[in-house]
Amino acid sequence: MNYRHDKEAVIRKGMELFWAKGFHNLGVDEICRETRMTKGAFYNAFKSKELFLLATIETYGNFITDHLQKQLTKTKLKAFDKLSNLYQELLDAQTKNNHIGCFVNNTMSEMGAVNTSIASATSDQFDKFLNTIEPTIREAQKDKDVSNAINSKLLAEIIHTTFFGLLTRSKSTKTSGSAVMITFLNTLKN
Amino acid sequence: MNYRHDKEAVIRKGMELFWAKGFHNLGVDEICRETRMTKGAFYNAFKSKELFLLATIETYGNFITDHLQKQLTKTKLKAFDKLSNLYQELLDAQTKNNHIGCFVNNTMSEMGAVNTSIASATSDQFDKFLNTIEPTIREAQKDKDVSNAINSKLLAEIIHTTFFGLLTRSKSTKTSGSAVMITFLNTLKN
DNA sequence: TTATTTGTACCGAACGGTCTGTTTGTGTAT
DNA sequence: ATACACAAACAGACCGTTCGGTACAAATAA
Repeated sequence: MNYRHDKEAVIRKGMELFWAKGFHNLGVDEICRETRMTKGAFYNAFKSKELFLLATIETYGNFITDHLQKQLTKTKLKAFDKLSNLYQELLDAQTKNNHIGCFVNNTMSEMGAVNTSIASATSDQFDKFLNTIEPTIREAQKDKDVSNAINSKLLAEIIHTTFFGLLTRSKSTKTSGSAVMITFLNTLKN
Repeated sequence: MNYRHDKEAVIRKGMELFWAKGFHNLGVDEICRETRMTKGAFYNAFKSKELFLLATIETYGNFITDHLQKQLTKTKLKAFDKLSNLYQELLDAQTKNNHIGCFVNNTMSEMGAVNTSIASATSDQFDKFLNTIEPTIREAQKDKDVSNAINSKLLAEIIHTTFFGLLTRSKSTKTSGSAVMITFLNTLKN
């Protein structure tokens, strides 16, 4: 019997699997098992494991960008506090998620240095993250909560990079690292 | 003919290989090929691939700690400038090293969330890094170059975590990220 | 009909690890 | 000195499993 597969749902499931296990530690067989696909259907739809990974990265990027966007607009807090709360929430959530980290960060680490198309896909998504938080940082600068001596994009880069570092570290320490992040953000405060 | 293997040399070579390729992307066959060992000799000496990895992490930790120590004591610069130069040098070196990153950071990312003994080995090494740079940060605080409102160990954690984040990111962007690091360090300056 | 998608058996290569037999250095008895 | 015993180290064929990917027929859609 031929089952009509929901490609988007398969990509979402694949994203979760790659996110949790990494590329080299997840086989196509397991992807097929978890998504109830067969090899034939999988290779017909996605051509290769790597192209499938690229699709999941794209989906993840949109997924997270939406989340960041929503978190940064839903309250009437001051911009600095919005950022503070956002990163605290993201880091604290790790303890409930088996310290799975950020899929883009994970994939950069595993494959960025070795695979050029993965490298450019992940850095594209990272840039999208920066562009999403940058307006709120600019707002915090307008509020005079944060120095405007540095341009907002570079500041976003510094902040989000530190966040990525904490995510990686929290995988091994099993601590959330949110206290470190808050302390760090406060050093940036005027 | 039986060749007498230099265990330390094999571990050093294994460290380089794991460092560049990661755990799941490097096979025991390749390790043996590169170190001119046979399977029998390898498994006699190291018992398993994972125990071998642990040995290479230990070696790497000592290797880097020595390097940090030397870089932070060899000049008569002020403490803050020593740190600044150190991180600049480390990040700029990445472009010549195929953006291989830090082995401890890489391994945390790949295995920290999944393997408890690797997690504790890597976070032990990370702590060693912090303890190595902490005295210089304390010195910078004494020089009044850096705020002493935050304790030096936590400051070391923030700085080195940001450094790790930049290393990961530089794998994909192929940029050194040293400019971002320097800007970041300057935001900490009094 | 014809084109596309699906299920499944299958491929060669690589995986981590084991097994058996051999070589080697060393301690000991002669 | 020499013979022998013995454990540690070594070589490499081999194990079953999993890897990413393909072939091809059956099913479905147009």
